[in-house]
Amino acid sequence: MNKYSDDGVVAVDGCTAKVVDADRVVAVRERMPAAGDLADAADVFGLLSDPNRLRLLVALLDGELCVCDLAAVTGQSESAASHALRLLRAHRIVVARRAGRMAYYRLADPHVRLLLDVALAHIEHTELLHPERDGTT
Amino acid sequence: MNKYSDDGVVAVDGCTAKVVDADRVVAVRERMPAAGDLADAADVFGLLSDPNRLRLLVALLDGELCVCDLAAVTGQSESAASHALRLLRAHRIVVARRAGRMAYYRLADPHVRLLLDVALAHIEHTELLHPERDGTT
DNA sequence: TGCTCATATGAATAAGTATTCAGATGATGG
DNA sequence: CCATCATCTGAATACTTATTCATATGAGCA
Repeated sequence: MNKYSDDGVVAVDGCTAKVVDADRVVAVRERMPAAGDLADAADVFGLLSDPNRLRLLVALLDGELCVCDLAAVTGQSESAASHALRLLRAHRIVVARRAGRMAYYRLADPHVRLLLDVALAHIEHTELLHPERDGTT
Repeated sequence: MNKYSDDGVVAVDGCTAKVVDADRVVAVRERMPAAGDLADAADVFGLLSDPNRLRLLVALLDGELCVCDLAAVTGQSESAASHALRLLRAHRIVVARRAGRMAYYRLADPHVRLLLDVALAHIEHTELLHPERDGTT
């Protein structure tokens, strides 16, 4: 016999709600990271959720590049690239090095690098299984 | 001496643009995954970019749960949870098993599971370094 | 059959986000 | 200094996305 029985009611934020497996609900909720941490993680994923930003970050995987080269590689306007880089910079995912009027950006967040590696590995892997008809660019 | 010289101009989609390091631009662009693959990857990240969806997926990491329990664990209305689950289901990230009037959802995408593991590991890791003042829920 | 419950859906609103253009900044070279 | 160039910024528009409420579906049970 437990503190809570199945098919019961569990306190949430002082409010209550019906649940089927009360024990699991309590257990899972205990393992759940803090709201702030989850929000941060969601933010990071959000920064990776735009194809243009993703292209920028992939381009930066093997070294720094200036804004105009990044724009050329990712096929967007320099203004658009700059906006995107600003966002990434604000989140410390990328840092800029100024050299005269040029700005060289580099990937500065190891966790993001890891996520990118995982994503690229997955792309390559599924590409081997079911090759897409090529629209490489 | 190369086909392209630095500080030059490179053809992009028939159009041209100024670049600083033409060789790197060409090299990086060749490594860039196909647009469709990148869009898919961005979509996946996008699905992980909402705190409520993230909570749902984290809750499902160690086994299936019914909608009402998921709603309870993640602290959202059952309607909201159902909407979110529908999105995840549409992308095959999650699958539903029906048992009478209940619907049990489980995580069905190993790649997403991996991304979640990476994110959670990162959370725990940084939590050790600089513990946040606790707002666990 | 008719009621209740778990889940699903639709439509509407509200909130967030990308993209673009025009112009600002600040370095460089003549 | 003046003109040019790379980058940055702000503001406006157009999109996408979340959230909510009302209602639909369809199973179980009396």
